[in-house]
Amino acid sequence: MPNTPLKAAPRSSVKRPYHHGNLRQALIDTAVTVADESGKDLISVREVARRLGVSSGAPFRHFPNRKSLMTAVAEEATLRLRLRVERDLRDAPEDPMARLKALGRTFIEWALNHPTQFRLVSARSLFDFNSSASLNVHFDVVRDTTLNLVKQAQEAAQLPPGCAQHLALALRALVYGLSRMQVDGQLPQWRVADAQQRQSLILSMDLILDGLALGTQARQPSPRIKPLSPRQT
Amino acid sequence: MPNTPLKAAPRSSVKRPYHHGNLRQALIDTAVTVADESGKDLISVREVARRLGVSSGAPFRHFPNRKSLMTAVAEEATLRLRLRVERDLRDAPEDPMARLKALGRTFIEWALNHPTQFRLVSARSLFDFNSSASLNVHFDVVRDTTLNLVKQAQEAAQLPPGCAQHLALALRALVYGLSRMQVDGQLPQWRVADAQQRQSLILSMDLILDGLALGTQARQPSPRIKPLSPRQT
DNA sequence: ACCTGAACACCGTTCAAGT
DNA sequence: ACCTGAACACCGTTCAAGT
Repeated sequence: MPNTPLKAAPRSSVKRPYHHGNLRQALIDTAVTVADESGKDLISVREVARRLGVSSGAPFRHFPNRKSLMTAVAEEATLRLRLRVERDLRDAPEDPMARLKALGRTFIEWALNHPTQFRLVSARSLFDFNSSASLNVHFDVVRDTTLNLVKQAQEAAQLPPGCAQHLALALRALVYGLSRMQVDGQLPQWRVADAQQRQSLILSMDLILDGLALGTQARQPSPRIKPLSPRQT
Repeated sequence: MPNTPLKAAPRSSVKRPYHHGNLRQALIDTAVTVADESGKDLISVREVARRLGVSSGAPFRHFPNRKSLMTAVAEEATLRLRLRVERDLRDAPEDPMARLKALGRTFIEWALNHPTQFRLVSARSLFDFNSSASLNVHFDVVRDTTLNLVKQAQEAAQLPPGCAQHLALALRALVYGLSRMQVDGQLPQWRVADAQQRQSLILSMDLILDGLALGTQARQPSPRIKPLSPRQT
């Protein structure tokens, strides 16, 4: 089918001033909105401009190129994920394993609720990871949280011993892989009914974590467990 | 920076006939080649046509649209992965757990060696999964192989009990996630040195599988293990 | 029966010109 | 200081015309 021409921006009844005022932030916000409402693969700069009623060249006064705008969007997305993780972990039990599960659940839920943001932050070719300090901070917070929980779980004999870095990477890969498989539309081929995709993903994750916990508990009944700090805030 | 114009096809010295002869297959082969040599996100129909020295419209005599050509490429890619899996499993030991590890390794290696093919077959939006019977067969063979190995490992008390489907999904998500994280360029943020990315991924996978094995062995020392067939050829 | 090449609507990006 | 709008090189797709 031929491309259907997109209608020009509504340009509402109120006459838009020549200068937008806060176009930079508006571009980021609109890009996030566009990402969230349509499950499309990627965000087009022209569409964002069109929605804001500005010309196709306007965004390039504020961002040198598409990648740069995407970096700002990725910054926003990474912040939002971080905030969700922090919030959900506040309400989670103190047991490291339970917290790891909660973290995984939060990640999966966020990915499924914001597939285009999720895809963007996952693809390093779409934005410039290193150019944003805050983006790095948000990412590091989530990664370090994972890593610390893994270490705590290992100390509490709830996860097998071994390099915590690699174990954390594996667990992240597990929840990332599960999320991505559903976002990419692979789950039907794994006989997962559309209705309970979310539950199936979480069930699969729990299966692994519970399986890992089994082994350590069996080998280490309780003696050489390090003294747990009663409650670390 | 402005787009640098691509030079027209070389059109070699030998005069190309008006009719190509076997353009359909040539398009698929060239698309695979393009995918393999450049690590780009997606394959452009125009570039494939350009390489073959045919006009931009020519491909659409053989494929109704881009998606349809991509389906043929995905078919080829899925076949190749299947063949690798089958070959590598022939040389693998008969122990289910060892075979599962070998399968994971094959998957990861293939993904890293053919990132664009890997990305293509992973994204259901880029091709039409259901329109190709052979594609479905190839995919099912790999999935069923995984599933059967999981069941065998569970029977041999090398994997924890629980729904084999979900466990197989989780293990696939693990190797898919690991592969995808490196293909998407995420590994640097997980402090994995460029040099040993492959080994780190495999190490991470093994950490999980070994961890899962620990739990079951502890609970089921050895008695009810089924008699192993001495050597199945 | 198959291929060309111009056309169209997209896209990112640039830049002289406008406010 | 910020935005427009035409321009350019891409892209997928169509289609009359050529062989």
